[in-house]
Amino acid sequence: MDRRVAKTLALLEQAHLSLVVENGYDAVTVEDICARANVGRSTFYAHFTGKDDLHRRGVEALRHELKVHGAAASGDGDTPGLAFSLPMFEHARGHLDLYRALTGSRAGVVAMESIRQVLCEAVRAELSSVAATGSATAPPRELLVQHVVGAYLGILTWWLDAGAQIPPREMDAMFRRLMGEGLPPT
Amino acid sequence: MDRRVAKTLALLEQAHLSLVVENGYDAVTVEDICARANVGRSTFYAHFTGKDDLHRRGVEALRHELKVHGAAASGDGDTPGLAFSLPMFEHARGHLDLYRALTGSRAGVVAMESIRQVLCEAVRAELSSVAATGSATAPPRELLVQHVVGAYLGILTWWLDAGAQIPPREMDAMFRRLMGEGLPPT
DNA sequence: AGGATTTGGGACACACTGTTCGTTATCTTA
DNA sequence: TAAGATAACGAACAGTGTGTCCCAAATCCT
Repeated sequence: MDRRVAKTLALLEQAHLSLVVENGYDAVTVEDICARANVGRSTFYAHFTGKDDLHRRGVEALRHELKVHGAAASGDGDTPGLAFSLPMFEHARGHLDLYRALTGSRAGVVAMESIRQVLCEAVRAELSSVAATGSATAPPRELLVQHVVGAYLGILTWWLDAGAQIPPREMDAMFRRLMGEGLPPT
Repeated sequence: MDRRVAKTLALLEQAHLSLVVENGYDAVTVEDICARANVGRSTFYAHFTGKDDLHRRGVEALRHELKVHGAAASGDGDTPGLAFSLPMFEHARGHLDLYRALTGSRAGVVAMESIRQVLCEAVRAELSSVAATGSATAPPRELLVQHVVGAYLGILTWWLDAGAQIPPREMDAMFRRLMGEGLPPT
């Protein structure tokens, strides 16, 4: 790839990210991004169709990273369908700044939905290979997927917002127990 | 309240809602809303500071409705902390059009986060009155709250996106079982 | 070194925002 | 029902951001 292009793209993505973190997605304009990146506005439009396009590509990169990161660790663990848990906790803690910046903002929602999709795919794949049989009263498998991922993202978001104080292993253990045994008895 | 004001507000909120459903939140402009509502743009700004303000008030109304709706039904049910489940399923099905329009769009995210907050408050209140004791390895109560609400919103969203075909009572039963006993054994 | 590509920056038309102001229509209340 | 208060209207305005175009200058690849 042309060095100029690579440099321009890197500068733009970097400027975009920092501005979103500072001011929130909606408040950031193309002009702002170009100003911070020291890139001409016409150059911006030579690479992206608009602000959304730039953001979408960032999310795609995150999505890809999650996928390769999760694929390597799938298969371990005892409870079926929950192999993603520990690696994800650790990955999130590793990128704590990024995750916390995304949590809450509108831009973050897009990213979180992307993460949700990746996790759903992972759980779906694990679950389909294990629980093929379903009795009459058993919930649809897709409901299980949404249940697991919903609960997981709930505690993950809370954990990150609180600063990820609890160690990932403990979070993983609690999540697995809740999923395997249900809510603790009163 | 002055009849003229009441009429104007009703028209604007109605126009806003229908336009958001049709085109998505971001694509709707103040001009669009005024055009459909047959209201002068200056009149709009006499009542709202902008598009976000109008939307925020709509969400507040929803939030209030959920609160009074849920408070009436809290207390029944066997599993602690899950009293909100059945009423919420039924309420959502009653407003299926609205919920489905919100699901996925950026505007919907704001509304869903509001719903999440209301549910969290409900679960928190129920749970605090029941499980006061915590052993050393027990998860923090707030983690339980996020776990429950996350899982619930996961299956609720899925259910609504699929057209709410399954009866609310069945959804409620499956959710309660998953929460009480954990994932079904393989 | 030279041809190809990218960048920068100005200019342009366009759309939406948020405000102001004078006129007209409508409501409340006495 | 009459009068004063209040709200709606519509037009105009400045400001901001968007997306596109062009051409000259800088930079790259071979």
